[in-house]
Amino acid sequence: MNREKNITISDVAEALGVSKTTVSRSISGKGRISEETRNRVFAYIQEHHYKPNVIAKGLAQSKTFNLCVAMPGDYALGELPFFQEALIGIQQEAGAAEYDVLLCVCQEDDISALERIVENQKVDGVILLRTFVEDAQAAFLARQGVPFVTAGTLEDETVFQVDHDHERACRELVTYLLSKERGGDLPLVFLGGRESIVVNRKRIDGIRGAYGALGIPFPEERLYRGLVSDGEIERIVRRSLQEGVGGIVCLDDRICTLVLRLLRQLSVAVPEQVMVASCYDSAILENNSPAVTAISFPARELGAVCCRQLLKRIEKESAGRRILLPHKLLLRESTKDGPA
Amino acid sequence: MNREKNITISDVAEALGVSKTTVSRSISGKGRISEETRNRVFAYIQEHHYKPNVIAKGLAQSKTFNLCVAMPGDYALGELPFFQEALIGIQQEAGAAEYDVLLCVCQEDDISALERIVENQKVDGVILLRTFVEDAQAAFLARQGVPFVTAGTLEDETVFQVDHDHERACRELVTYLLSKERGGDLPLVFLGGRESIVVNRKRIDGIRGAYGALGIPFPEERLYRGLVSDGEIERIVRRSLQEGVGGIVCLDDRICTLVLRLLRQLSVAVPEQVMVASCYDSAILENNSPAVTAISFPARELGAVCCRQLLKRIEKESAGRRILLPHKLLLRESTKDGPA
DNA sequence: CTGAAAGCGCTTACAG
DNA sequence: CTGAAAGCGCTTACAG
Repeated sequence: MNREKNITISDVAEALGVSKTTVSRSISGKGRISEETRNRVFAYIQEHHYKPNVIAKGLAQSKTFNLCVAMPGDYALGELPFFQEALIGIQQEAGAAEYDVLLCVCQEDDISALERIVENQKVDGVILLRTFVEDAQAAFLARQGVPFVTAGTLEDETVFQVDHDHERACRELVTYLLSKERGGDLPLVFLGGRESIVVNRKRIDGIRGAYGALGIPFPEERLYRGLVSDGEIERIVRRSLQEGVGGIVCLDDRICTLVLRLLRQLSVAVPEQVMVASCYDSAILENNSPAVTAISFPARELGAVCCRQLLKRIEKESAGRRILLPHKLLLRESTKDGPA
Repeated sequence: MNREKNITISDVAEALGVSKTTVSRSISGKGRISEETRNRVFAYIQEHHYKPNVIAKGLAQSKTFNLCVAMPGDYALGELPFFQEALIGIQQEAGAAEYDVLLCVCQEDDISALERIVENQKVDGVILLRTFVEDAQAAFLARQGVPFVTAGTLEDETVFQVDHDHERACRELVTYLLSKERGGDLPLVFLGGRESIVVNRKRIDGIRGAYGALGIPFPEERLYRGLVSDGEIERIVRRSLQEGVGGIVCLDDRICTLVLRLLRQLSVAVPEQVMVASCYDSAILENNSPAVTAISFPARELGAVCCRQLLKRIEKESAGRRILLPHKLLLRESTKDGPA
């Protein structure tokens, strides 16, 4: 029941009548050793379940075999499955490489948890799961010289980043909506969250791009950004409905959830009276009735790619500076053509 | 830009003309040292930003200052916010004690990630975020003699556990529903998920208890368990509606989400035609229209308490074997009295 | 109160 | 091909 003292490399060496050096080299595969010796070592450690102590190994090599992943800790729910999924993707990829994942919860204005972990020298690299326009996390890591990659864009060519092309995805979505009868005749309204989050800006860029490409002037007055309070969103939706909008485009799923609830309460039919679309596809939207048109950004894959990139950087292999992953536009009922 | 070699305890000792022993003791506070020496050390390490290498410290003390938290990795969405929240609670509590959190994704039938981490000796203890009737994780950890605590119940008095009283909570919920006009006259139907998950069993125990206390025979034929496929759930809901049930009690939020969608598609009014309640309160339910009656189990707090318990165990302090946290019954529109 | 030395469990030049 | 020894950056009996 008590944790039995683990068998060490010295035990193995002694039992086999060889030096620790030999055992170490047999296991790591570095340096020349005779087939025979190696086999003896392998046989012994198999049988006695010897497992090298990774921490000690790390200390000797000045490595930790740990990655840190920094994720936001706010109570926003809609977007959360994204981080959870990304986390799982990272963990699986890291585990396969015998690395482990240290969790770290960071706010835009409080990166103390990240600082602690890095200053304690507990990780070989960091993955940032959310990027900010002024990113204190990235600035800190650059200052410390810690390898890191971002799941998301950062306006800094020196940073290794992996992202979906949110700009393009939103352009596609809006272009599609504008092509619809109501999207063309009746105006669209856009509801976006915190502007300090890079992805929110990218989405807006994409929206603008759609109008630009079609040569339609962009209705600045119908772009709302920095929305945080439920009340604010409610007010805007009500007003927009009165003014007769053709569609509501939500830049994130928390906003979309609120909008859907509101429309239900107001007995506004989707898509008959107004279309609804969102820029991220959490299961909530798919399970909604009607299903909501959205853009799908596979989060596990994003996490896995980030992890691979970071590992390459740590191992000093070459890695791409910026990788864009494919997305998918999911056209569903909420933007079906109305009764015309 | 390059990660500067960190300053070590030897550097400090040398600079101050004292021994490493003295520096070490000044910092740890163990052993006697003169005020003056200590102050000199403190001043120096402040100024030069010396941070002890936690890994080396750990090696010397046979500790890692890491906790592992094992969470499920299946694609079930409804319950996910729970794990995410618990994780955040754990991380914050651990960080405050200078511990870090290693993530580990485990399935009921695949605990290889946990095995790797434990065998690599990378953690001082483990928190299990989901418990199974036959729990391979707990069995493994007990065998290895690794301290662990479960967020959830386990039928094993030797295990340290923290949980909400799901049984009692469900009893209260069902008692309430049975007290309603429709709950009393019209039958209730119960939809539950995988039976290998302990909490699902506890919930069923609670439901039975409610009937028992009221002296009403429990309608076994309306208790469905082990539901996994959407189609299955849909079939049961349709049939139940035809048979005329008064309320649908969902044992978890994934099921509840499906049920709500289905009812919407079938244009069945909640609560006018049928009541709906769920045994866990994710934001989805609160944002639903109508808001859904549910039981609230604060997950961050659960995580935090688990973490504190585990730290106590690791530090060999005494800790409670089993801690029950309070829940809250949230009565909302979805179970309001009908027009009667 | 302070220090020299051994030790935590590995790795890795350097010799042989 | 193999080993003795030093080292990774700490801690902690044991002496003084």
